Amino acid sequence: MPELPEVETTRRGIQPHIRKKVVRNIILRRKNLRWPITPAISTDLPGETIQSVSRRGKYLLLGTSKGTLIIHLGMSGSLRIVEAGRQAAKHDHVDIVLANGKVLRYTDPRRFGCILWETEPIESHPLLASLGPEPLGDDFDTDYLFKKSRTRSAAIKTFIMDSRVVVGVGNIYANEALFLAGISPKRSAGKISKPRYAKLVLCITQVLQQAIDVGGTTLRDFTDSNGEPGYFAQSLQVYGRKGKPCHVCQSTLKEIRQGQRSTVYCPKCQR
DNA sequence: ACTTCGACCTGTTGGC
DNA sequence: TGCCAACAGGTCGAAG
Repeated sequence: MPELPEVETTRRGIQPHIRKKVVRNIILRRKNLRWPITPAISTDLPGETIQSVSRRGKYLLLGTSKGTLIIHLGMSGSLRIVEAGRQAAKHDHVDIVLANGKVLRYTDPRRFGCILWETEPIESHPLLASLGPEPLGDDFDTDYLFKKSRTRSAAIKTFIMDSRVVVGVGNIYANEALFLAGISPKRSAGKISKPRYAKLVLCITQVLQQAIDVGGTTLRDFTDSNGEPGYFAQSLQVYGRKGKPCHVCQSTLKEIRQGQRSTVYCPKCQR
């Protein structure tokens, strides 16, 4: 489910249904996700109005006058708008019931996600404090990435997936961006030239923006119960294509493991 | 300051 | 066909 484009798609999908709406009550069907779900949400949230629906990296932030609800979807999480009273399925762990009869429902089979309530200034929250810039924001540019990379010996793929470097570049788009930029995923981050970083920055922004744009079409039927995306699958160049021919040079795409994540690349196009 | 790796979970897939 | 190991869109936090 959640690469940055999907989280952003989720944000855009739920925002019109929950912003400026009043929370009636919370239904907790399970106490823990990755961490305990802050118990205080059951008493603090009812009566509050959701004022903002924003995103930092892959964290969704629901702002109220009392505090901020931090939601992460982990590997398998999703958020849906359903009608109040709708039967909950196996992995529907939390319902945020609104006064208007709608419910924001959190589902997460693997429970790698989290739901945390923060009443202190949100920027200083430990999970958010050391995050790098947004890939689609102004702070993410060639100079930044080049400078940041100079002291790093890690492979470029690992480097761009590090949330302290830049947020939101998950495994799929790290693979895709490196292919588009023609950079070998194994190359050491500190040994890549500035012009190549310029290209990489462009490719990262482009691939993420494109995916968000396509996600926009999924947006319309977001409230449908059966949300199968697969909308970006068509445009994937390397991810999930191990052993298949490169779309550019027909060479066989190779797969390796980097930091227990699979990397697929074209040995000829990526150097 | 940086890198590596185990851990957290369930559902699906691929190889035998 | 069936079983089991390996793997899956993330990322924290401990240890080196």
